[in-house]
Amino acid sequence: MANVTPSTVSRVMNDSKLVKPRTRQRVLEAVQSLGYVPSKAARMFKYGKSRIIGLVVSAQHISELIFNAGFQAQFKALTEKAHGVGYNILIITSADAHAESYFGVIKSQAADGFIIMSPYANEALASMLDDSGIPYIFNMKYSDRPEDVYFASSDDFEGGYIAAGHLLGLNHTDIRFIVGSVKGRLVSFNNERMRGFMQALSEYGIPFKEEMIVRIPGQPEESYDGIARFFRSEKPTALMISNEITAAAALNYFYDHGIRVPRDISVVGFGPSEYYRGLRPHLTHMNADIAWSSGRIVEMLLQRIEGEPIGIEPFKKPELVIRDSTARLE
Amino acid sequence: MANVTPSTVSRVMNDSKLVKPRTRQRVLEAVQSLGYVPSKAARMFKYGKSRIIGLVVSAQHISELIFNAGFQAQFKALTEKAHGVGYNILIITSADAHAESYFGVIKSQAADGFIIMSPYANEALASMLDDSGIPYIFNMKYSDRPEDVYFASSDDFEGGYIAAGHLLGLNHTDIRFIVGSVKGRLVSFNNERMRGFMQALSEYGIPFKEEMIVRIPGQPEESYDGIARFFRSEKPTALMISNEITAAAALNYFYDHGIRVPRDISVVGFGPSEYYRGLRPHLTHMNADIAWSSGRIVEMLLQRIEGEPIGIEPFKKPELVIRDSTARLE
DNA sequence: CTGTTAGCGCCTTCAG
DNA sequence: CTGAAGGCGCTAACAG
Repeated sequence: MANVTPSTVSRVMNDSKLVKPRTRQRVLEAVQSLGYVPSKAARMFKYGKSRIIGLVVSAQHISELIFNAGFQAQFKALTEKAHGVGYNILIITSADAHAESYFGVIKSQAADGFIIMSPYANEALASMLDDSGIPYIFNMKYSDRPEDVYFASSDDFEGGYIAAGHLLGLNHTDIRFIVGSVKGRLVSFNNERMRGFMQALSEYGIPFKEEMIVRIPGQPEESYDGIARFFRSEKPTALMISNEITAAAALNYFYDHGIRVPRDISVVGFGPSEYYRGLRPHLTHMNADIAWSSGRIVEMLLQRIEGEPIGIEPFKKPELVIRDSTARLE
Repeated sequence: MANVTPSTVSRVMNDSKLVKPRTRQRVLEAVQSLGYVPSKAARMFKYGKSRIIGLVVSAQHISELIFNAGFQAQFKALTEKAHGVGYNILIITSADAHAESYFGVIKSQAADGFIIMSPYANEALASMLDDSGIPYIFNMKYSDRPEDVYFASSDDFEGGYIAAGHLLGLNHTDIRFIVGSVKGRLVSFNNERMRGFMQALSEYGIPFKEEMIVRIPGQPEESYDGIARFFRSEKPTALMISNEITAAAALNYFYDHGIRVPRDISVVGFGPSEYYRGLRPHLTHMNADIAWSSGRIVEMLLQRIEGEPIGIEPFKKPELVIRDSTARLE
């Protein structure tokens, strides 16, 4: 229609200077009137890159991820950051959380890099991806090797340590740490928080006992019942609750049974302040800076994709936000 | 490595019968040991289809969408349904909610069909997509033309009508309908709910007044203040609250100011029951069946992509779930 | 400045 | 049963 060859059209579409203004004009008019848009698929094929970031979640854990209070903030931060630099996000699920399963879906996708939302550390997967030269970033510490720094998260050891220290400083000793678990297995950040918790206990000279760790499912449907079951037989003076949903469920249980917070029990939550602002009473909590970690994740991943050196700064120390749910034990 | 041509490998990868078992074996071994995976990009290019569904949101409205309580359930339902049939979901944002802006990003993507999360009706966009033969489904009624049935949502007119009828039946007449708005414009479902509200009023012989409609932002950061500002000067006996975040903010305001629900004020919410289960007091609400509509959206879209005839059933009537937040006005 | 050519990886003919 | 050839849409390199 513009009486030019595809090459010239290509040049126009790619803003090459090597086109006479008059020709460019003709081409643009034709493009306009035909509604022509270059085929994304052909471009991907030709360039070998898609400007797509794969967000990998295991199907087994997707509920856990999505119904986590931080998910919305995380999703927003990830997409906005990625879209800001011209990348789109593709949601990918693997059947389960094993390295092979992740690796299989990852290899078969046309994405330039992957964000792996894994519930557990997964050194094996990292090795496989390294071997294949596929850029990736995890949402948390995924390995114990010091050279494995391709993740960004809040420092969960510190979180557990600071939260426990806060309660211990208020004279609480009968503290329970409520954690979610998937098939009886602790997700990594709970392991870290637990280590921090134990560290604080030992500094205060309180012996750690197994029963201080209470496993209650973090899903909306099950949390409340789990809390109710626990309180049928136990009466601690303070709780640390690792999961926002469970924290909300606990508050609901207290509301329903006339248990006053913090007068009857002190509670510390973990997670984004934005979430806790919406609960009553307003919970004292360890704020995880989701916007920071999500932004960092995309940033690092893009650096890996572009082959640039990446800045190493995987952890951010969480902040204790004191609100209305913790009180000194007299 | 297997001493065969690419053609044969292709046949093996595609389970063609035209390969001698021994050859197939050799090829599979080579595939295994090389970790060969066919290029997704090349396949997309060749077939002209990507098995990707684009989820289109305007950048302006992404917060609103994500921080809506139904989003998590919706996201889960959409991804699980899509993944279940071998499609992945690509998150796409358009700069704004204008037809041209949506159309631009849609045309430039390598997706087989699009789910359009629009805050407003958008007949113009639908026409453009129809002209280009691009399959799409909206997340809500997007047009007044009876032939435009490419959407699935809860019936918001009924929602407003039933909710208002419930309060009117409890003798409330000083009812306010709190709706979110984006730049002063009502999102479509609020328009529908408002129409239902007015219909119920008129059946009860209560004159509608402009001030019954109260616009308060639905964002977490702004809702609480909006509620506080409203209650400085007003004292209705009942509220309908169109946005879950605002409903939670109102409950928090009541908690903070000693206002008892439902003794001092009755409240009806809108949105998924899963969400309201987590609030105290437990709100009476119109349940929107997110799982149904999300499932339906993907189903219809796939039917359009495959060129099958689509079942027409765009609306689901919402259900009044009576809990602890509404009481008879004596 | 513009046209011609070739090739990205895959799959589907068509030949043998 | 397997190989050879061609083309999907695009762009970079080369020629003019």
